[in-house]
Amino acid sequence: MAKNVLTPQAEDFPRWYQDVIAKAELADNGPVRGTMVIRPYGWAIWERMQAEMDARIKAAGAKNAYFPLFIPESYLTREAEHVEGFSPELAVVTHAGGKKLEEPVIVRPTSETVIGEYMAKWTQSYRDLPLLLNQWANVVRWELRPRLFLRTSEFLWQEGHTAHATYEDARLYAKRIHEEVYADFMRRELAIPVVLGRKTAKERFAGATNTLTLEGMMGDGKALQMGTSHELGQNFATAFDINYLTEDNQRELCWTTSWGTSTRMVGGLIMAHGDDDGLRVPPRIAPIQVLVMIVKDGDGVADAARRVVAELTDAGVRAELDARDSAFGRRAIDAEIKGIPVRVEIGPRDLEAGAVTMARRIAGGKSAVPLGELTAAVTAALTADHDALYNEALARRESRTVACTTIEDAAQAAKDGWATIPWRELGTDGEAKLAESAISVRCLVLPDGSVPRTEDDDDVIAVVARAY
RNA sequence: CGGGACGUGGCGCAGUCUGGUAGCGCACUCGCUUUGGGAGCGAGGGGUCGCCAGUUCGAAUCUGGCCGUCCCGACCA
Repeated sequence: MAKNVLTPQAEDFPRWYQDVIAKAELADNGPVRGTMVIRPYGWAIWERMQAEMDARIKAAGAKNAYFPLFIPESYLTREAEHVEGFSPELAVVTHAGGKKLEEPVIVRPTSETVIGEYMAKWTQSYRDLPLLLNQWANVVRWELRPRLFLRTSEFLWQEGHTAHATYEDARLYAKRIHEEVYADFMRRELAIPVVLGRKTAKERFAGATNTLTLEGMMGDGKALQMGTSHELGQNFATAFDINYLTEDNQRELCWTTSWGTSTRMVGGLIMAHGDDDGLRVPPRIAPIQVLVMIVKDGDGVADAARRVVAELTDAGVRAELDARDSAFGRRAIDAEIKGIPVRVEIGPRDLEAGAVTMARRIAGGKSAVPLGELTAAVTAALTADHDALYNEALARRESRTVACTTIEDAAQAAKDGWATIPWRELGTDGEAKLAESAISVRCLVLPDGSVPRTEDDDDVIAVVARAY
C-alpha cells in the first residue's frame, strides 16, 4: 500500500483531510479567500451526487427552476429573523456599470426571499398548491473560517422551496424530503449512516419554525450536518404575502418549507470513509467504479483490457481504461488515493491463465478471477463494498456514542465522539454550558430513533458533539 | 473576528538568529534503458524568497505595515 503519501489520520486529521483533497485531485483553493476550485475528479463525484439527488427530488414531486443570483437588499430585510441571521455573512454589490447603485444588491446567501416574491405571484388559488420548486445553484456566505468543501464562501447546492395550503401538508413535505430524499440518498448512495433529528431553537435556520437535520459522524468522531429541511411556518408567507383563495373563496396565507444539501457532502464523504491510504468512494456514487489497468503490455493485453472495459460498461458498471505508460506502482497508488473501489489488473501472466487480477480498495486484497466470471465478480464486489463501508461507519458511530445522564459526562464523552443525554436534563442552560467547550446539540431524537414533533416530551434525547 | 503557527520554483523543505545577491528532494522536459507496487542513468528548464515601505554600500535575512494559508475558538450548509 501507499507509504508516506498522506499524513496519517491519527497524527493530524485536518492535515490528512487537506492532503487527500490535494493528492486525490479533488479541489484547490481559489484566488479569493474562501473560494474553491473544484477539479475534474471532485466535480465528477459532485455530478454523481447531483444526479442521484435530482432523481429523488423529482420523484418527490418538485420541479427544477432557476432564480437570479442577485437579490434586492430590501427583500432580505422583510423577514426579521432571516435578515438578522444572514446579515453578517452577506456579500453586497454597491457598484455596477461604473456607478454606485441606487439600491445595493446582495449576492444570494439562500433564496427564500426572491423565491417567496415569485411564489406570491404564482399562488392565486388552492388549485395552485402545493407549489414544489427546487433549484441547483451557487450561493455566497462570507464565512470567517473557510475549509474546502465544508465551508467555502461560495458553494454549490440544491435548495428546495415549497408552498402549501395547510400546516400539516407543509410539515409532511419537509419530513418527506428529510426521509425519502436526503436520508435515503445518504444511506444508499453515500453509505453514511446519518442520524435524523430536529434542531434545538438555538441551532434552527434563521426564519424557520422547525429545522430537521441529518448528522453524520466523521472519522475523527466529530459530527457533520449533511442536510437540513425546514418548516418555515407562515413567516415568509407573511413577509412576501404568499396567499391563495380557498374553495369557499377565503384568502389564506400559505405555509412554506425550504431544504438544502450542498457540496459539503463531498467533504462528508471524504471524512466518513477515507483512510490512511486515501479516499474510499462508495461504489454507488463512484464516478469510476472499476479502473482497468494494463499492468504490462504484451501479446493482446491492450485488446483484452479494452474488451473488459466494454463488457463491464455494457453490464452498467462505470469502468475506465488506464493505459498510461508511467510505472505500475504509481498508477496503482493513484487509484488507491482516489478511492476507486475496484481495480482490474491485466498483464501477460493473467492472460496466459485466462484470468485477470481483481484488487479491492475497500475490502482489500487481490484475487485472480477467470475472464468469464469478471462481471459477476465485480458486481458482487461493488455491492459488498457499499455494505462494508456503511457497516464500518455505523460501527464507529455506535462504538463512539456514549449514553450519558449528566452534562459533565456528556462533555467528557464528546471530546472524541458523540454523547446522548436526556433533553430534560440538558435544556437550554445545559446547551449553553456545553457551548463553552465547543460542544453543540446536533439534534433531538426519540428513543426509537424517530424524530420528535416537539422538544417538550419527557423522552426526547439530545445528541451532542463537536461539529464541523 | 480573537489566539497561535507559517509564507523561499508546481509540491515539501533548508538557508533568516550572525545581512554579501538562492539551494536540496520530489515533480517537469528531452534521450536511452525500463514497466507484475511510487524505475535507472545522462542532459536540461523553471524562483525579483507573499506584498509595500524603511534601515543599509548591500536585504530571503533587520524594522514597520498590509495580504494570504493552516490550526484552535466565536459565526455558519
